[in-house]
Amino acid sequence: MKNGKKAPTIFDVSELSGYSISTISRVINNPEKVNVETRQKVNDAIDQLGFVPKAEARARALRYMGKIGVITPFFTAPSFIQRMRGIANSLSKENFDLVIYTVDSNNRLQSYLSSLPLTGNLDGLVIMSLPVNDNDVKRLLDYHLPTTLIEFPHPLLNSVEIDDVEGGRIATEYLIQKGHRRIAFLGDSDLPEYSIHPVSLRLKGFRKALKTANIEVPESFIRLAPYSQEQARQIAKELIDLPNPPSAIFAATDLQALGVLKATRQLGIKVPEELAIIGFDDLDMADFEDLTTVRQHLDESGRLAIEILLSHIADSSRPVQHVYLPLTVIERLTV
Amino acid sequence: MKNGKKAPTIFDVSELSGYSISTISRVINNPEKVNVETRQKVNDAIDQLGFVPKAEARARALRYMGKIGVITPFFTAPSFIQRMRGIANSLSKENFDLVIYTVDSNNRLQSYLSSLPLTGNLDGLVIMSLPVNDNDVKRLLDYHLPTTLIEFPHPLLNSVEIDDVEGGRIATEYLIQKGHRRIAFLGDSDLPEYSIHPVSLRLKGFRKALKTANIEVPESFIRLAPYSQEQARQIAKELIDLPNPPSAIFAATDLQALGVLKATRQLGIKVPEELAIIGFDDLDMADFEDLTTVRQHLDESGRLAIEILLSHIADSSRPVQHVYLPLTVIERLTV
DNA sequence: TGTTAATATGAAAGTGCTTTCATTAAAATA
DNA sequence: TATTTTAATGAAAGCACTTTCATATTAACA
Repeated sequence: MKNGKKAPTIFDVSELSGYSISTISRVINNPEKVNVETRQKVNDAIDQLGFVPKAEARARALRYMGKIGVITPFFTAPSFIQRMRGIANSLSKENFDLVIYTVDSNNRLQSYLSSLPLTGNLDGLVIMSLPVNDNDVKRLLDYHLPTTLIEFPHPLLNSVEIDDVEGGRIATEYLIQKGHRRIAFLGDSDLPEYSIHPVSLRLKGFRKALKTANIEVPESFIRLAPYSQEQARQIAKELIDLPNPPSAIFAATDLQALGVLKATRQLGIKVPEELAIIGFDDLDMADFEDLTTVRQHLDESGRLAIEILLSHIADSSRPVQHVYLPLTVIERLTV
Repeated sequence: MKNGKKAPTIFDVSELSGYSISTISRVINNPEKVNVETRQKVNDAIDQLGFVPKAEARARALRYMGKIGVITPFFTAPSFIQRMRGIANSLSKENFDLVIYTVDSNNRLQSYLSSLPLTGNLDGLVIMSLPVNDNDVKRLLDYHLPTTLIEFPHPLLNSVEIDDVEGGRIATEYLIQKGHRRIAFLGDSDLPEYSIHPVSLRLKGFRKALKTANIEVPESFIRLAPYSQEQARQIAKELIDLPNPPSAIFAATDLQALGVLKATRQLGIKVPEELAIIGFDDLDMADFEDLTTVRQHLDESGRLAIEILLSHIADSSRPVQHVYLPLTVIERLTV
């Protein structure tokens, strides 16, 4: 492609085009600020020389790369996507590019975590719904890569989280208050390799609320299944077929609640008269299907994570922040 | 960018250790050229500050990771997200990072298109659901940035597309074949600034199918509304309230079909007995709600786009490819 | 002891780019 | 026509380091 000569610099372009380097820089970064003809001539010179600005020099002058990385579990669950939307949203307003690293195994997470801080082409990092260990955290800290965690917190890093126990309690109390006594729990069983599973916390809240209200739960009412609508639908059928079935189901994720809802449609069961359903998350779909649920404001979690991250990039002396997002029951038509 | 306590620089180390930056630099790059004691003191200071020579770190960017950029309309429609999922999926298997550029206005698209080939440091680009003009294309070509388009094609660039007219026809014919004669059309009105709107093509297919079957459509049956579930719900109500309402609605996007479905639930109308509904896209949600629809395999479009892109990155002499994705009616419960 | 050769260090000049600020020319207003 | 705005440009000051060159010690030699 190139001949043996050195890579052309902005000065070469300046010389060839007859304009100052300032103008060349402008043509590249703020083309609208330079006269059309000038722009054309400069672009010609750029083309002629095959000039490509060096990323390193650029970063040095700018003092930032303009890139935020997001490590996310493989892009499959709707909740990740809604969080991502919040992230993409705020980022595009701030003129930062978004680099996405999808993780399908702990191995890959480790590999990202060990190389990302070193490569230095990120200004900040968001780690979404993925537990990090002390070593990872130390490395992030050592290399001064500002980081915000979503969902799985760590004392030394910023985080945006919710109180899952409280969430489980709220949902359950809502059902109790609506008069239900036979309440089943359906959660997902996709356990993280370390760290505590949010769903087990929601279950804890569930148990707590029932205990407070002096209600017994048969163990057959507590069910866990892989995170999918289809599996949830199966379990819901089993629950409904029980000799003495529940009058309400608290599904610890909306996706599963939607599975339950589908089961009721197929079985011709009236919701909420014959079976009440409350979910958790408040996905877009929850609104589509009028699902009563606990809102954890997923979009907002992404938005906040970026806000915190950017503030720490701007001023790294800021103390670590742990933000708790509020949880509210959104009353729709399934309870 | 505010200036708070930034990551330490060579100057901080210099100050803390009491040696000049030249010496610090030497300790890092040619340690044997500096006195052992000095070296020790400098290293202590480096440790104390957690100083990481940036350029050094960057140079040490172990594995070379390629970068693929994706320009996408603002992250909001579920269909974009499903496409993105296909992209992220295939990319995570390869040694490429995924950089996302969200576009909210034509201006921003233009600005990306003009700066990305130069400063983006990308190995390839996917432009999703966004029309590009000849100038943009020329630029991409000039700078030899391999590109694949999704949804809005251009003769000179690779593309993954569908035949929207055909899709409209298929959906409509399916309804006709099911015995419907009074069929309404509901499409979205978010027109692209240039290039043809896919929905108007689907409408064309709709009209064609009806003509072939010798069926008249009252103009009141053809409705356009902004792309949202809520708006679609409104329109559906109006359609249903018509003195002589349709027996079937073809919604040109699933999201809108879901809005129609919601309207029927609220109005207590039986689907498909009293009103049949067919959508277009086959979003995840379509399956959740048992919506009959035309599948355009969104995930696959993303996957394919990457496949084509990577093959062109590997071998730039390959001829431009235009891939058409097949369309099929997925029969579920709403027709 | 005087002179030369090492050795250790710092000042300052690059490096390739962005950005602020000042300057000039052209356009818009009074 | 005089005066204020606005647009288009260049000079020069950073940015975070590396490198060259000059200087000051100290060690080694005659």
